[in-house]
Amino acid sequence: MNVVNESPRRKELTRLAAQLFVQEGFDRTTVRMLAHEMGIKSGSLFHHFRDKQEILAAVIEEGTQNALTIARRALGRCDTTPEARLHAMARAHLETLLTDRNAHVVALYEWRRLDPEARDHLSHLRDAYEALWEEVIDEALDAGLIHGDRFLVSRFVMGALNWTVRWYDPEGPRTPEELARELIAMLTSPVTLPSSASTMV
Amino acid sequence: MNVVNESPRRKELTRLAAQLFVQEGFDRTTVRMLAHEMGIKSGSLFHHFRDKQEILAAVIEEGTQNALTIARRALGRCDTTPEARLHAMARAHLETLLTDRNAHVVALYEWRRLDPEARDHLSHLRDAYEALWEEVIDEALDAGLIHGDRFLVSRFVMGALNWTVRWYDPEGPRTPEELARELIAMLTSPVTLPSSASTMV
DNA sequence: AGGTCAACCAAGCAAGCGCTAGTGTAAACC
DNA sequence: GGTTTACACTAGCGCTTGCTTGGTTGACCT
Repeated sequence: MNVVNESPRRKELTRLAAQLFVQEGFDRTTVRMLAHEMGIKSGSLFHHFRDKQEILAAVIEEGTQNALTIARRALGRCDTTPEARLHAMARAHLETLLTDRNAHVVALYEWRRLDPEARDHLSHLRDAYEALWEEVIDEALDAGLIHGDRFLVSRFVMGALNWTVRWYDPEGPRTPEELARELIAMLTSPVTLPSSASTMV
Repeated sequence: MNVVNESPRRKELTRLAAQLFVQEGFDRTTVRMLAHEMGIKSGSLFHHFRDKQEILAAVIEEGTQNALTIARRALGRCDTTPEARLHAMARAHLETLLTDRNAHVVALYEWRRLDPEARDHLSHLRDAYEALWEEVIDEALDAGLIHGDRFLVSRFVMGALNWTVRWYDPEGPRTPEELARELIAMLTSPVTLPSSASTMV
């Protein structure tokens, strides 16, 4: 039982587990199903992970880590105006749905299945991500780009964005870029957006 | 096995089941746990429900039915202006979280555990509720109260509202009335809201 | 050639699962 | 007064669950 390392094999197994967790839900996914999907027997699975819980934690950690990386990179390379930063964050958020959708769905839906230790560890990661959002929203509020109660606005925005995993179709006509623009347009008053694309196909 | 009737006993059992499903999740909630919570033995449970699935369906049906009733009543007694109707819907939505929170959390999180027949039946109920929302949003769009793509706006709004089950505290300082006002204020441009309460405690 | 080690397997244990069968009982009905 | 009905019980069947145990394999190092 090596358990803790970050072998490439383990990463691949984590990716497969995320897919199954989304299809079936964590509780309905048996270790036998996981092993089968990975092309090994159920006993061998416990060579890579201490227990089923650890697989769940690995899936969520991977996804959140990636989201954090992508968001930071997006903020690093965009303009410094509040509107550009807001847009960059929204777009980055939606782009992770393209690349790491399974992991994010698991993080949103199966969070409560984590045991207390794992939840504690991972909530720090998630808090770091949400802190990025609140920073950007604060800037937009200060600049008068959007208006309202700080706490409520960030909750509403996070809700609108996180809800996208339930309906957004990456194969569909809308790009993350377009979705992000539309969300920002909805939040900001029309006069501050000279190039509003209010009707799109 | 009477199974299908709508006895008051069954309603009470459904309410208790909703609570357990929220605490533990549907899959982790055993029929023995349900029976214990209801003060009976596990065998007796199947006198009231055909199987575990039917309990889940009953919980979700009850919650959605109530939401629909409350929303319709709210629309029936408010002003006919688009803004008033938008506000009434948002407030009604948040008020059901006070009265039927458990059922709604179950509906949002355990929907996929329903078998195909139940899902088909209940999706009609849910569609009826969402149709109310889209109607009200359409009116607001036509009146120029909010702006943007019809499909996206309604998804974003539903997301912001449904996400409230994850953070809204009925014991906290904010009333559903205040939350609804703040959401509408965020969506509509500030010039169209003469009495804007942008900073509240 | 001998040793190390990650990766895998076969077999199975103890516990728990949803659900059924058959029975008891008190109130309601004809 | 006999029958029906609603509701509860006991006992347990057949199956699946997460996880353990003890052992094998083959690539790599010295």
